[in-house]
Amino acid sequence: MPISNIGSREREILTAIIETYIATGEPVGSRTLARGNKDRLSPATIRNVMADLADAGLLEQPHTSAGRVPSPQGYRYYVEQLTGKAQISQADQDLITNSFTGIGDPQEFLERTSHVLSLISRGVGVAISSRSGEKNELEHVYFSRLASGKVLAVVVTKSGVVRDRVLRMDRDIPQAELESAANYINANFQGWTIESIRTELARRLEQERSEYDRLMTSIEQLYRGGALHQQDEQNTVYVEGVSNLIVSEEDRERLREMLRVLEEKQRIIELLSSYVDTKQEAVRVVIGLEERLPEMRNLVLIGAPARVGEQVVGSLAVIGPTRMDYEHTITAVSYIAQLFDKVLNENQ
Amino acid sequence: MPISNIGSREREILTAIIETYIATGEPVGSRTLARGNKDRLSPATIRNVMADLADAGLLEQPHTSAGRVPSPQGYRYYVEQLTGKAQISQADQDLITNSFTGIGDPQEFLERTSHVLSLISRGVGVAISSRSGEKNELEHVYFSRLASGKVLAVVVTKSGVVRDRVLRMDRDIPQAELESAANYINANFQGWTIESIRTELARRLEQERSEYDRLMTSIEQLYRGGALHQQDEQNTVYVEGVSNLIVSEEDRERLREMLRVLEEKQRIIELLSSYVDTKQEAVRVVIGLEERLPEMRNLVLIGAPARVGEQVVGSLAVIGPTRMDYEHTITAVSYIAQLFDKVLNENQ
DNA sequence: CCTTAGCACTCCCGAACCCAGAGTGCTACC
DNA sequence: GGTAGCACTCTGGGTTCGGGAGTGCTAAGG
Repeated sequence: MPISNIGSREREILTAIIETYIATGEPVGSRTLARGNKDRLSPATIRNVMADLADAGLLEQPHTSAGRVPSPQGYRYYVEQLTGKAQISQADQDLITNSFTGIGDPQEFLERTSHVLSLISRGVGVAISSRSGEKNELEHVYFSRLASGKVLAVVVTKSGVVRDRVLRMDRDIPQAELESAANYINANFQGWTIESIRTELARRLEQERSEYDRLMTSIEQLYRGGALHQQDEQNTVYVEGVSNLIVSEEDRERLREMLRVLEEKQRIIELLSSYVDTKQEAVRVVIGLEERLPEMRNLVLIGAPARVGEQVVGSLAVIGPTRMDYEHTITAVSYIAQLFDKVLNENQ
Repeated sequence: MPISNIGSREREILTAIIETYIATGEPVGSRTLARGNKDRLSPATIRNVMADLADAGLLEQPHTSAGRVPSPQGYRYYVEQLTGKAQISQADQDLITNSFTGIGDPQEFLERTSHVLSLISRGVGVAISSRSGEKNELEHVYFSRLASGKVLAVVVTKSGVVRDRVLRMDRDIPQAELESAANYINANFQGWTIESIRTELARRLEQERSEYDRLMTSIEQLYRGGALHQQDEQNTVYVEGVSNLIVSEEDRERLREMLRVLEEKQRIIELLSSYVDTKQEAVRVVIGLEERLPEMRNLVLIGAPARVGEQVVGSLAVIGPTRMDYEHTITAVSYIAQLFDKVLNENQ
């Protein structure tokens, strides 16, 4: 039976089922639904509709003679159909603005984001600061000699993100040389993206070596040491609210699996960047994570890119149980994503 | 009955009980113990000894006619009595050295520490980089103007720890002034501890204002902005291996409590710094955490200070179930603590 | 005096069992 | 198409019961 035959009555019943299921956690049956229904439909009628919805794949039956439970499909339909209606509650708004006052630094903002999201939703708050070396424009670079053969490199981008890294060099470069190297880079490459600096630098190293010789060799050293590569690796992950996951009667083993996944920072990064579309601004709701990650059964991801102006500096998301308050969480995620841009842009 | 009457037979039985309890998780009875005991004591004899040990407070009985379970006291006695004997296993040693090769930066080292510890033990690996502004000696400080009224401050200490922070200023300080300010501080205070720089700077600001006027006002601004205060707050916490906690048949609510505690970074910091004695090098084993933190029932902390030379730069610890492999974990913690000093010192 | 054997007693835990409640599908009727 | 009724099914909670493991005590033996 095709999905097309979903009329307004069917839709109403579907949302009613999903909402009571989210509220109670029990499979919901026709009788229960018949009560508390304004249109006073009889259980039998509802049963018919439910049978249709089940055929359409929107509902599932744990076993014969149990109530119905929404399927991933059902959730998707539900979410689609409610998107955009709700407003963020005043309480949430207060909580959020309180948590973010006085922050001007994307790193810090993202760190708190994970915390705030975990508070607002009944899920895990996740935020990553993006690896987007492609987009970030250089503001400054510093080098400082720490010890023999060890150099501290600090890269600052236009959007205010700071990354530091200790490099180990083959030879010892004196502080004076480091400073000229930094000056050279700052003078020639300010405003360039990290990515283009790297290619251009590689080109110049080939070409101009004869000219500046000394300067160029130290720059080459630093370059090889990875001064500018760091953006690729150092994307930080902020996770908070894991305790929220201990709700359902999951068997222990699955819970462990899940936590383990959450601890593997790399997989979170993959998860977010594969699902959160950085090209468009909207909040993305992913239902049915288990299709790709079996450990993530019964979990949903609600995420959005974090951007400052045109630059995407990371992603933020909530990972929570399928039985979650979608409206609430979606509006919160969207609100924070917007706030992110607003706060960080006006302070630049 | 006083503890003093613990003879060698009693001790042997106690360790046997604790070890089988750690292995099985079941309360251990006299019969079970009588098997697998080389001295071939009869169950009855063992029962007598067990009764004594219970009177001494080293064992507990979940209920009449159940086996015995070690009490916190019992664990303490056990741990005391085994300290120092075991050697770290080759496998662990390999794992550890593999994980730490090529690291020269305390931050990074601590971050991996939490990971490695969670792998080795069946517990949560925790590491904090210490707030010890008192001990760290200044190597360099940088300031850079990011935007109007926003300044990036980077402080590097002798031990190679780098901290950055975005300061917000009342007035806009041009880059040139920032550089002279940094030069002033670097010239006058290199090698000082952060703490003493702060007091001295405050003194000079009072006294010498008339002289350098312009320079001093910008320094004052930076000072007030918190350029040097950051050490107090920015102690980072690395936690890993939470999934390991899902072992026992804890009721859900307690587990959540525990995870919540682990998420509150501040409390971990308090926990570690109150228990891990930074003054002495040894590994500290704390049994009975629940006495202060009820959520931490059935958990043990095994921690040690992380130091580079004389300077304490943080702490590392394992938080795990009381039923854990003590020898194994203690040796691992101790080994990593020593490695920490060794690796970072030789590379300075 | 310490150790051992025997014995009666206690308590937990899992298996079997049963029953009420909630739900379903189907058929017949309006 | 909507509704009412009915026979059937499945789950989940409560109860009962017996085996197993363990204890404490007493009495006998080295």
